[in-house]
Amino acid sequence: MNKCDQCIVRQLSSLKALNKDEVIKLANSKTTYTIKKGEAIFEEGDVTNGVFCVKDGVGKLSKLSANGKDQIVKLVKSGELLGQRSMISNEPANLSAKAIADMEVCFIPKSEIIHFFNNNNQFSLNLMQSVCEDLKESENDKIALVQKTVKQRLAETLLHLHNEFGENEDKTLKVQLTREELAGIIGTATESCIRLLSDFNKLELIELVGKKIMLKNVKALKRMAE
Amino acid sequence: MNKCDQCIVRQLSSLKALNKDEVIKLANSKTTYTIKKGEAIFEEGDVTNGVFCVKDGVGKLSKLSANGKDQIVKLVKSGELLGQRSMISNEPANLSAKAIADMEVCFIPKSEIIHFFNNNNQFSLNLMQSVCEDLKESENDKIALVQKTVKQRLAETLLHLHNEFGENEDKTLKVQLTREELAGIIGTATESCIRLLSDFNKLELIELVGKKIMLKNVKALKRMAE
DNA sequence: CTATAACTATGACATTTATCATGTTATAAC
DNA sequence: GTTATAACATGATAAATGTCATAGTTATAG
Repeated sequence: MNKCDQCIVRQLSSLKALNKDEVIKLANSKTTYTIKKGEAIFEEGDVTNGVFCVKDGVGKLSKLSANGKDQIVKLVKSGELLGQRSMISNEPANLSAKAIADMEVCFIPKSEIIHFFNNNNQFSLNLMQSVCEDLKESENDKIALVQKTVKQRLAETLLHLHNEFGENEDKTLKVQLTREELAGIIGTATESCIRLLSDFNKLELIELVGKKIMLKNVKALKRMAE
Repeated sequence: MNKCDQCIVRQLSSLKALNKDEVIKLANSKTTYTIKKGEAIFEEGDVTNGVFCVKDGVGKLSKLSANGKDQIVKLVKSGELLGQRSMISNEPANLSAKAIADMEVCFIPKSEIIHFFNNNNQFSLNLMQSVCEDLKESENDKIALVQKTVKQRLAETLLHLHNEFGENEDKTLKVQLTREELAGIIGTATESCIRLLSDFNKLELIELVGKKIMLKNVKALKRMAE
Protein backbone atom coordinates (compact mmCIF):
# COMPACT_ATOMS: atom_id res chain seq x y z
CA MET A 1 0.00 0.00 0.00
CA ASN A 2 1.48 3.37 -0.89
CA LYS A 3 1.10 6.68 0.83
CA CYS A 4 -1.18 8.50 -1.63
CA ASP A 5 -3.94 5.97 -1.15
CA GLN A 6 -4.69 7.06 2.39
CA CYS A 7 -4.05 10.74 1.81
CA ILE A 8 -6.83 13.18 2.66
CA VAL A 9 -6.48 14.82 -0.73
CA ARG A 10 -7.16 11.51 -2.39
CA GLN A 11 -10.32 11.20 -0.28
CA LEU A 12 -11.69 14.68 -0.84
CA SER A 13 -10.58 15.93 -4.23
CA SER A 14 -11.19 14.89 -7.82
CA LEU A 15 -8.47 12.30 -7.23
CA LYS A 16 -10.96 10.06 -5.46
CA ALA A 17 -11.92 8.76 -8.89
CA LEU A 18 -8.49 7.20 -9.45
CA ASN A 19 -8.14 3.44 -9.43
CA LYS A 20 -5.36 1.48 -7.72
CA ASP A 21 -2.97 1.53 -10.62
CA GLU A 22 -3.48 5.22 -11.12
CA VAL A 23 -2.81 5.91 -7.44
CA ILE A 24 0.46 4.02 -7.68
CA LYS A 25 1.38 6.03 -10.75
CA LEU A 26 0.50 9.15 -8.81
CA ALA A 27 2.58 8.18 -5.79
CA ASN A 28 5.60 7.62 -8.00
CA SER A 29 5.43 10.97 -9.71
CA LYS A 30 4.58 13.27 -6.82
CA THR A 31 6.99 15.46 -4.87
CA THR A 32 6.26 16.54 -1.31
CA TYR A 33 7.03 20.00 0.04
CA THR A 34 6.76 21.73 3.37
CA ILE A 35 5.76 25.38 3.24
CA LYS A 36 6.19 27.58 6.28
CA LYS A 37 3.59 30.16 7.22
CA GLY A 38 4.10 33.23 5.08
CA GLU A 39 6.01 31.43 2.33
CA ALA A 40 4.74 31.11 -1.23
CA ILE A 41 3.89 27.92 -3.07
CA PHE A 42 3.83 29.83 -6.31
CA GLU A 43 3.59 33.43 -7.34
CA GLU A 44 1.46 35.24 -9.87
CA GLY A 45 3.06 34.73 -13.27
CA ASP A 46 4.85 31.49 -12.36
CA VAL A 47 4.50 28.60 -14.76
CA THR A 48 3.68 25.72 -12.46
CA ASN A 49 3.20 22.85 -14.90
CA GLY A 50 1.17 20.82 -12.50
CA VAL A 51 -1.12 20.97 -9.51
CA PHE A 52 -0.51 21.03 -5.78
CA CYS A 53 -2.37 18.80 -3.35
CA VAL A 54 -2.88 20.40 0.03
CA LYS A 55 -2.22 17.71 2.61
CA ASP A 56 -2.19 19.95 5.60
CA GLY A 57 -2.40 23.61 6.57
CA VAL A 58 -4.19 26.61 5.13
CA GLY A 59 -3.28 28.72 2.15
CA LYS A 60 -4.53 31.81 0.40
CA LEU A 61 -4.86 32.61 -3.28
CA SER A 62 -4.38 36.30 -3.75
CA LYS A 63 -3.40 39.07 -6.11
CA LEU A 64 -1.36 42.12 -5.29
CA SER A 65 -2.70 45.42 -6.58
CA ALA A 66 -0.86 48.50 -7.73
CA ASN A 67 -1.47 50.25 -4.41
CA GLY A 68 0.08 47.37 -2.49
CA LYS A 69 -3.09 45.75 -1.24
CA ASP A 70 -3.37 42.01 -1.37
CA GLN A 71 -6.83 40.91 -2.46
CA ILE A 72 -7.55 37.37 -1.29
CA VAL A 73 -9.58 35.41 -3.80
CA LYS A 74 -9.93 32.10 -2.01
CA LEU A 75 -8.68 30.19 1.01
CA VAL A 76 -7.64 26.59 0.57
CA LYS A 77 -7.42 23.86 3.16
CA SER A 78 -6.33 20.26 3.34
CA GLY A 79 -7.96 17.99 0.82
CA GLU A 80 -8.04 20.57 -1.97
CA LEU A 81 -6.12 20.93 -5.20
CA LEU A 82 -4.31 24.12 -6.14
CA GLY A 83 -3.39 25.48 -9.54
CA GLN A 84 -5.89 23.46 -11.55
CA ARG A 85 -7.11 26.42 -13.51
CA SER A 86 -3.86 27.73 -14.85
CA MET A 87 -2.67 24.22 -15.62
CA ILE A 88 -5.73 23.49 -17.71
CA SER A 89 -5.69 26.89 -19.39
CA ASN A 90 -2.01 26.48 -20.16
CA GLU A 91 -1.26 29.82 -18.63
CA PRO A 92 1.03 31.21 -15.95
CA ALA A 93 -0.64 31.47 -12.56
CA ASN A 94 -3.07 34.35 -12.32
CA LEU A 95 -2.79 34.42 -8.54
CA SER A 96 -0.18 33.82 -5.87
CA ALA A 97 -0.56 30.96 -3.41
CA LYS A 98 0.87 31.51 0.06
CA ALA A 99 0.69 29.64 3.34
CA ILE A 100 -1.38 31.15 6.14
CA ALA A 101 -0.57 28.24 8.41
CA ASP A 102 2.33 25.84 7.88
CA MET A 103 1.47 23.60 4.95
CA GLU A 104 2.35 20.25 3.55
CA VAL A 105 1.70 19.96 -0.16
CA CYS A 106 2.44 17.50 -2.93
CA PHE A 107 3.22 18.51 -6.46
CA ILE A 108 1.75 16.43 -9.28
CA PRO A 109 3.16 17.07 -12.75
CA LYS A 110 0.83 18.16 -15.49
CA SER A 111 1.52 15.07 -17.60
CA GLU A 112 -0.01 12.87 -14.91
CA ILE A 113 -3.13 14.96 -14.56
CA ILE A 114 -3.66 15.13 -18.30
CA HIS A 115 -3.22 11.40 -18.49
CA PHE A 116 -5.86 10.81 -15.84
CA PHE A 117 -8.10 13.38 -17.50
CA ASN A 118 -7.96 11.58 -20.81
CA ASN A 119 -8.31 8.08 -19.46
CA ASN A 120 -10.66 8.35 -16.53
CA ASN A 121 -14.06 9.87 -17.23
CA GLN A 122 -15.02 10.10 -13.61
CA PHE A 123 -11.83 11.97 -12.83
CA SER A 124 -12.35 14.46 -15.62
CA LEU A 125 -15.94 14.99 -14.54
CA ASN A 126 -14.83 15.52 -10.94
CA LEU A 127 -12.17 17.99 -11.99
CA MET A 128 -14.70 19.80 -14.13
CA GLN A 129 -17.17 19.98 -11.27
CA SER A 130 -14.53 21.30 -8.95
CA VAL A 131 -13.71 24.16 -11.33
CA CYS A 132 -17.44 24.79 -11.76
CA GLU A 133 -17.81 25.00 -8.01
CA ASP A 134 -15.03 27.59 -7.90
CA LEU A 135 -16.72 29.51 -10.67
CA LYS A 136 -20.05 29.60 -8.90
CA GLU A 137 -18.43 30.74 -5.70
CA SER A 138 -16.48 33.40 -7.49
CA GLU A 139 -19.59 34.74 -9.21
CA ASN A 140 -21.49 34.84 -5.97
CA ASP A 141 -18.61 36.59 -4.23
CA LYS A 142 -18.53 39.11 -7.02
CA ILE A 143 -22.20 39.86 -6.55
CA ALA A 144 -21.80 40.10 -2.79
CA LEU A 145 -18.95 42.56 -3.22
CA VAL A 146 -21.21 44.91 -5.10
CA GLN A 147 -24.51 44.38 -3.43
CA LYS A 148 -23.47 44.20 0.19
CA THR A 149 -21.88 46.71 2.51
CA VAL A 150 -18.52 46.10 4.14
CA LYS A 151 -20.32 45.37 7.39
CA GLN A 152 -22.45 42.68 5.76
CA ARG A 153 -19.47 41.16 4.04
CA LEU A 154 -17.53 41.01 7.30
CA ALA A 155 -20.42 39.24 9.05
CA GLU A 156 -20.74 36.86 6.12
CA THR A 157 -17.03 36.14 6.04
CA LEU A 158 -16.80 35.45 9.77
CA LEU A 159 -19.65 32.94 9.46
CA HIS A 160 -18.02 31.41 6.43
CA LEU A 161 -14.67 31.01 8.20
CA HIS A 162 -16.46 29.43 11.12
CA ASN A 163 -18.22 26.92 8.89
CA GLU A 164 -15.21 26.09 6.75
CA PHE A 165 -12.49 25.87 9.35
CA GLY A 166 -14.25 25.40 12.66
CA GLU A 167 -13.23 26.63 16.10
CA ASN A 168 -10.57 25.97 18.71
CA GLU A 169 -11.32 24.64 22.22
CA ASP A 170 -11.67 28.20 23.44
CA LYS A 171 -14.36 28.73 20.77
CA THR A 172 -12.22 31.13 18.75
CA LEU A 173 -11.92 30.75 14.98
CA LYS A 174 -9.41 28.13 13.95
CA VAL A 175 -8.02 30.03 10.95
CA GLN A 176 -5.69 32.60 12.31
CA LEU A 177 -5.87 35.55 9.95
CA THR A 178 -4.36 38.96 10.51
CA ARG A 179 -6.76 41.87 10.30
CA GLU A 180 -5.04 42.79 7.08
CA GLU A 181 -5.77 39.40 5.58
CA LEU A 182 -9.36 39.51 6.74
CA ALA A 183 -9.65 42.93 5.12
CA GLY A 184 -8.17 41.39 1.98
CA ILE A 185 -10.92 38.79 1.89
CA ILE A 186 -13.83 41.16 2.33
CA GLY A 187 -12.21 43.76 0.12
CA THR A 188 -11.79 46.77 2.34
CA ALA A 189 -9.11 48.81 4.08
CA THR A 190 -7.44 47.22 7.09
CA GLU A 191 -8.52 50.09 9.34
CA SER A 192 -12.15 49.71 8.27
CA CYS A 193 -11.99 46.04 9.07
CA ILE A 194 -10.51 46.65 12.51
CA ARG A 195 -13.08 49.33 13.23
CA LEU A 196 -15.96 47.06 12.33
CA LEU A 197 -14.56 44.23 14.42
CA SER A 198 -14.52 46.67 17.34
CA ASP A 199 -18.13 47.58 16.62
CA PHE A 200 -19.14 43.92 16.45
CA ASN A 201 -17.31 43.38 19.71
CA LYS A 202 -19.21 46.21 21.42
CA LEU A 203 -22.47 44.83 20.05
CA GLU A 204 -21.49 41.44 21.51
CA LEU A 205 -21.78 39.75 18.13
CA ILE A 206 -18.21 38.59 18.53
CA GLU A 207 -15.54 38.69 21.20
CA LEU A 208 -11.98 39.69 20.50
CA VAL A 209 -9.62 37.45 22.42
CA GLY A 210 -6.31 39.09 21.68
CA LYS A 211 -5.92 38.65 17.97
CA LYS A 212 -8.34 35.78 17.89
CA ILE A 213 -12.01 36.11 17.14
CA MET A 214 -14.85 34.26 18.81
CA LEU A 215 -18.36 34.28 17.39
CA LYS A 216 -20.84 35.02 20.17
CA ASN A 217 -24.11 35.62 18.38
CA VAL A 218 -24.31 33.62 15.20
CA LYS A 219 -27.99 34.37 14.65
CA ALA A 220 -27.47 38.10 14.76
CA LEU A 221 -24.48 37.78 12.44
CA LYS A 222 -26.59 35.85 9.98
CA ARG A 223 -29.30 38.48 10.13
CA MET A 224 -26.70 41.16 9.52
CA ALA A 225 -25.18 39.28 6.58
CA GLU A 226 -28.29 39.36 4.42
CA MET B 1 -24.89 18.43 -44.86
CA ASN B 2 -26.84 19.49 -41.83
CA LYS B 3 -27.27 22.91 -40.31
CA CYS B 4 -25.18 22.58 -37.16
CA ASP B 5 -22.04 21.97 -39.16
CA GLN B 6 -21.87 25.52 -40.48
CA CYS B 7 -23.16 27.18 -37.32
CA ILE B 8 -21.01 29.86 -35.73
CA VAL B 9 -21.34 28.17 -32.35
CA ARG B 10 -19.86 25.02 -33.79
CA GLN B 11 -16.95 27.07 -35.06
CA LEU B 12 -16.23 29.01 -31.90
CA SER B 13 -17.24 26.94 -28.90
CA SER B 14 -16.08 23.67 -27.39
CA LEU B 15 -18.29 22.01 -30.01
CA LYS B 16 -15.59 22.54 -32.60
CA ALA B 17 -14.07 19.29 -31.37
CA LEU B 18 -17.04 17.23 -32.53
CA ASN B 19 -16.62 14.89 -35.48
CA LYS B 20 -19.10 14.47 -38.34
CA ASP B 21 -21.18 11.78 -36.69
CA GLU B 22 -21.36 13.74 -33.50
CA VAL B 23 -22.49 16.86 -35.34
CA ILE B 24 -25.29 14.88 -36.96
CA LYS B 25 -26.31 13.56 -33.56
CA LEU B 26 -26.23 17.14 -32.30
CA ALA B 27 -28.37 18.43 -35.15
CA ASN B 28 -30.99 15.79 -34.48
CA SER B 29 -31.33 16.54 -30.80
CA LYS B 30 -31.24 20.32 -30.75
CA THR B 31 -34.19 22.68 -30.51
CA THR B 32 -34.05 26.23 -31.87
CA TYR B 33 -35.59 29.21 -30.09
CA THR B 34 -36.00 32.88 -30.84
CA ILE B 35 -35.72 35.18 -27.83
CA LYS B 36 -36.88 38.77 -28.09
CA LYS B 37 -34.92 41.57 -26.45
CA GLY B 38 -35.79 41.66 -22.77
CA GLU B 39 -37.05 38.10 -22.63
CA ALA B 40 -35.42 35.41 -20.51
CA ILE B 41 -33.78 32.21 -21.74
CA PHE B 42 -33.79 30.87 -18.23
CA GLU B 43 -34.16 32.32 -14.78
CA GLU B 44 -32.19 31.86 -11.59
CA GLY B 45 -33.35 28.62 -10.00
CA ASP B 46 -34.54 27.02 -13.24
CA VAL B 47 -33.41 23.48 -13.92
CA THR B 48 -32.29 23.69 -17.52
CA ASN B 49 -31.01 20.17 -18.15
CA GLY B 50 -28.86 21.20 -21.05
CA VAL B 51 -26.94 24.04 -22.58
CA PHE B 52 -27.90 26.82 -24.95
CA CYS B 53 -25.87 27.74 -28.02
CA VAL B 54 -26.00 31.42 -28.85
CA LYS B 55 -26.38 31.63 -32.61
CA ASP B 56 -27.14 35.31 -32.77
CA GLY B 57 -27.74 38.32 -30.55
CA VAL B 58 -26.44 39.37 -27.16
CA GLY B 59 -27.45 38.16 -23.73
CA LYS B 60 -26.66 38.92 -20.13
CA LEU B 61 -26.15 36.63 -17.18
CA SER B 62 -27.30 38.40 -14.06
CA LYS B 63 -28.55 38.04 -10.54
CA LEU B 64 -31.24 40.10 -8.89
CA SER B 65 -30.44 41.37 -5.40
CA ALA B 66 -32.76 41.95 -2.47
CA ASN B 67 -32.82 45.69 -3.17
CA GLY B 68 -33.99 45.15 -6.73
CA LYS B 69 -30.68 45.77 -8.46
CA ASP B 70 -29.64 43.47 -11.25
CA GLN B 71 -25.95 42.66 -11.10
CA ILE B 72 -24.66 41.57 -14.49
CA VAL B 73 -22.05 38.85 -14.24
CA LYS B 74 -21.24 38.32 -17.90
CA LEU B 75 -22.37 39.25 -21.38
CA VAL B 76 -22.65 36.51 -23.98
CA LYS B 77 -22.55 36.83 -27.71
CA SER B 78 -22.93 34.58 -30.71
CA GLY B 79 -20.65 31.58 -30.72
CA GLU B 80 -20.82 31.01 -26.99
CA LEU B 81 -22.45 28.34 -24.87
CA LEU B 82 -24.76 29.18 -21.99
CA GLY B 83 -25.60 27.20 -18.88
CA GLN B 84 -22.55 24.92 -18.93
CA ARG B 85 -21.77 25.43 -15.31
CA SER B 86 -25.08 24.55 -13.75
CA MET B 87 -25.48 21.59 -16.09
CA ILE B 88 -22.14 20.14 -15.05
CA SER B 89 -22.68 20.90 -11.38
CA ASN B 90 -26.10 19.31 -11.56
CA GLU B 91 -27.65 22.38 -10.03
CA PRO B 92 -30.43 24.82 -10.84
CA ALA B 93 -29.17 27.93 -12.61
CA ASN B 94 -27.37 30.34 -10.31
CA LEU B 95 -28.02 33.25 -12.66
CA SER B 96 -30.71 34.44 -15.05
CA ALA B 97 -30.01 34.68 -18.76
CA LYS B 98 -31.84 37.42 -20.66
CA ALA B 99 -31.63 38.84 -24.15
CA ILE B 100 -30.16 42.32 -24.54
CA ALA B 101 -30.61 42.16 -28.31
CA ASP B 102 -32.93 39.72 -30.09
CA MET B 103 -31.37 36.28 -29.89
CA GLU B 104 -31.42 33.00 -31.68
CA VAL B 105 -30.38 30.08 -29.50
CA CYS B 106 -30.35 26.31 -29.74
CA PHE B 107 -30.98 24.05 -26.81
CA ILE B 108 -28.85 20.91 -26.51
CA PRO B 109 -30.05 18.35 -23.98
CA LYS B 110 -27.71 17.35 -21.18
CA SER B 111 -27.58 13.72 -22.29
CA GLU B 112 -25.91 14.76 -25.55
CA ILE B 113 -23.31 16.92 -23.86
CA ILE B 114 -22.46 14.24 -21.32
CA HIS B 115 -22.14 11.75 -24.13
CA PHE B 116 -19.70 13.98 -25.99
CA PHE B 117 -17.87 14.70 -22.75
CA ASN B 118 -17.34 11.02 -22.06
CA ASN B 119 -16.42 10.01 -25.59
CA ASN B 120 -14.47 12.91 -26.98
CA ASN B 121 -11.40 13.97 -25.03
CA GLN B 122 -10.84 17.08 -27.04
CA PHE B 123 -14.40 18.19 -26.42
CA SER B 124 -14.12 17.65 -22.67
CA LEU B 125 -10.83 19.52 -22.62
CA ASN B 126 -12.36 22.38 -24.58
CA LEU B 127 -15.32 22.56 -22.25
CA MET B 128 -13.00 22.51 -19.29
CA GLN B 129 -10.92 25.31 -20.72
CA SER B 130 -13.97 27.37 -21.39
CA VAL B 131 -15.11 27.11 -17.78
CA CYS B 132 -11.55 27.89 -16.67
CA GLU B 133 -11.59 30.98 -18.83
CA ASP B 134 -14.82 32.09 -17.16
CA LEU B 135 -13.28 31.45 -13.78
CA LYS B 136 -10.23 33.52 -14.51
CA GLU B 137 -12.34 36.37 -15.80
CA SER B 138 -14.59 36.21 -12.80
CA GLU B 139 -11.66 36.31 -10.40
CA ASN B 140 -10.13 39.24 -12.18
CA ASP B 141 -13.45 41.07 -12.18
CA LYS B 142 -13.74 40.43 -8.50
CA ILE B 143 -10.36 41.97 -7.88
CA ALA B 144 -11.16 44.93 -10.09
CA LEU B 145 -14.38 45.54 -8.20
CA VAL B 146 -12.47 45.94 -4.98
CA GLN B 147 -9.29 47.58 -6.14
CA LYS B 148 -10.64 50.05 -8.67
CA THR B 149 -12.91 53.03 -8.35
CA VAL B 150 -16.23 53.25 -10.14
CA LYS B 151 -14.66 55.69 -12.58
CA GLN B 152 -11.90 53.23 -13.44
CA ARG B 153 -14.33 50.38 -13.82
CA LEU B 154 -16.51 52.43 -16.15
CA ALA B 155 -13.53 53.28 -18.34
CA GLU B 156 -12.44 49.65 -18.32
CA THR B 157 -15.91 48.40 -19.18
CA LEU B 158 -16.36 50.82 -22.06
CA LEU B 159 -13.07 49.64 -23.55
CA HIS B 160 -14.04 46.05 -22.98
CA LEU B 161 -17.40 46.50 -24.70
CA HIS B 162 -15.64 48.17 -27.60
CA ASN B 163 -13.21 45.28 -27.97
CA GLU B 164 -15.76 42.53 -27.54
CA PHE B 165 -18.63 43.85 -29.60
CA GLY B 166 -17.14 46.48 -31.86
CA GLU B 167 -18.71 49.66 -33.16
CA ASN B 168 -21.45 50.75 -35.57
CA GLU B 169 -20.80 52.79 -38.72
CA ASP B 170 -21.30 55.96 -36.69
CA LYS B 171 -18.50 54.75 -34.36
CA THR B 172 -20.88 54.21 -31.44
CA LEU B 173 -20.70 51.02 -29.41
CA LYS B 174 -22.51 48.14 -31.03
CA VAL B 175 -23.95 46.69 -27.82
CA GLN B 176 -26.88 48.84 -26.90
CA LEU B 177 -27.05 48.81 -23.12
CA THR B 178 -29.26 50.99 -20.98
CA ARG B 179 -27.48 53.09 -18.39
CA GLU B 180 -29.01 50.81 -15.80
CA GLU B 181 -27.46 47.74 -17.41
CA LEU B 182 -24.10 49.44 -17.72
CA ALA B 183 -24.35 50.30 -14.03
CA GLY B 184 -25.17 46.64 -13.40
CA ILE B 185 -21.97 45.56 -15.09
CA ILE B 186 -19.64 47.90 -13.26
CA GLY B 187 -21.54 47.46 -10.03
CA THR B 188 -22.74 50.90 -9.16
CA ALA B 189 -25.93 52.95 -8.90
CA THR B 190 -27.57 53.96 -12.16
CA GLU B 191 -27.31 57.66 -11.26
CA SER B 192 -23.60 57.35 -10.54
CA CYS B 193 -23.10 55.70 -13.89
CA ILE B 194 -25.02 58.43 -15.73
CA ARG B 195 -23.14 61.13 -13.88
CA LEU B 196 -19.77 59.64 -14.78
CA LEU B 197 -20.79 59.26 -18.40
CA SER B 198 -21.63 62.96 -18.35
CA ASP B 199 -18.22 63.71 -16.87
CA PHE B 200 -16.47 61.56 -19.49
CA ASN B 201 -18.48 63.38 -22.12
CA LYS B 202 -17.37 66.79 -20.82
CA LEU B 203 -13.78 65.57 -20.73
CA GLU B 204 -14.22 64.46 -24.35
CA LEU B 205 -13.24 60.89 -23.52
CA ILE B 206 -16.52 59.77 -25.00
CA GLU B 207 -19.43 61.34 -26.83
CA LEU B 208 -23.01 60.68 -25.95
CA VAL B 209 -25.06 60.31 -29.13
CA GLY B 210 -28.54 60.05 -27.68
CA LYS B 211 -28.48 56.85 -25.73
CA LYS B 212 -25.52 55.58 -27.65
CA ILE B 213 -21.93 55.94 -26.61
CA MET B 214 -18.97 56.71 -28.83
CA LEU B 215 -15.40 56.32 -27.60
CA LYS B 216 -13.41 59.41 -28.55
CA ASN B 217 -10.15 59.05 -26.67
CA VAL B 218 -9.25 55.42 -26.20
CA LYS B 219 -5.76 56.19 -24.93
CA ALA B 220 -7.02 58.42 -22.16
CA LEU B 221 -9.64 55.84 -21.24
CA LYS B 222 -6.94 53.21 -20.98
CA ARG B 223 -4.85 55.46 -18.81
CA MET B 224 -7.84 56.08 -16.59
CA ALA B 225 -8.65 52.39 -16.34
CA GLU B 226 -5.43 51.37 -14.63
C1' DC C 1 -51.05 61.40 -32.65
C1' DT C 2 -51.38 61.49 -28.07
C1' DA C 3 -50.61 59.65 -23.55
C1' DT C 4 -48.07 56.69 -20.81
C1' DA C 5 -44.17 54.58 -19.38
C1' DA C 6 -39.36 53.96 -19.48
C1' DC C 7 -35.02 56.03 -19.79
C1' DT C 8 -31.72 59.78 -19.18
C1' DA C 9 -30.07 63.65 -16.61
C1' DT C 10 -28.75 66.61 -12.73
C1' DG C 11 -28.85 68.78 -8.10
C1' DA C 12 -28.79 68.33 -3.09
C1' DC C 13 -27.69 65.68 0.47
C1' DA C 14 -26.55 61.54 3.38
C1' DT C 15 -23.82 57.67 4.10
C1' DT C 16 -20.15 54.76 3.59
C1' DT C 17 -15.56 53.98 3.29
C1' DA C 18 -10.69 55.32 2.68
C1' DT C 19 -6.85 57.83 4.23
C1' DC C 20 -3.75 59.94 7.37
C1' DA C 21 -2.14 60.54 11.92
C1' DT C 22 -1.00 58.71 16.16
C1' DG C 23 -0.80 55.66 19.98
C1' DT C 24 -0.93 51.10 22.04
C1' DT C 25 0.02 46.31 22.41
C1' DA C 26 2.01 42.06 21.06
C1' DT C 27 5.76 39.49 18.91
C1' DA C 28 10.34 38.55 17.38
C1' DA C 29 15.34 39.34 17.36
C1' DC C 30 19.34 40.06 19.63
C1' DG D 1 15.16 41.42 29.19
C1' DT D 2 15.37 45.07 26.07
C1' DT D 3 14.77 46.91 21.69
C1' DA D 4 12.88 46.74 17.23
C1' DT D 5 9.17 45.58 14.41
C1' DA D 6 4.77 44.23 13.17
C1' DA D 7 0.02 44.05 14.35
C1' DC D 8 -3.91 46.22 16.40
C1' DA D 9 -6.67 50.22 17.56
C1' DT D 10 -9.03 54.70 17.24
C1' DG D 11 -9.84 59.59 16.04
C1' DA D 12 -10.22 63.18 12.54
C1' DT D 13 -11.01 64.15 8.07
C1' DA D 14 -11.64 63.68 3.12
C1' DA D 15 -13.26 61.41 -0.81
C1' DA D 16 -16.25 58.41 -3.12
C1' DT D 17 -20.58 56.77 -3.84
C1' DG D 18 -25.50 56.10 -2.89
C1' DT D 19 -30.13 57.96 -2.29
C1' DC D 20 -33.92 60.95 -3.03
C1' DA D 21 -36.15 64.41 -5.60
C1' DT D 22 -37.30 66.33 -9.81
C1' DA D 23 -37.43 67.21 -14.64
C1' DG D 24 -36.54 66.61 -19.45
C1' DT D 25 -36.44 63.14 -23.30
C1' DT D 26 -37.32 59.30 -25.90
C1' DA D 27 -39.80 55.24 -27.05
C1' DT D 28 -44.16 52.55 -27.22
C1' DA D 29 -49.03 51.26 -27.09
C1' DG D 30 -53.35 52.12 -28.25
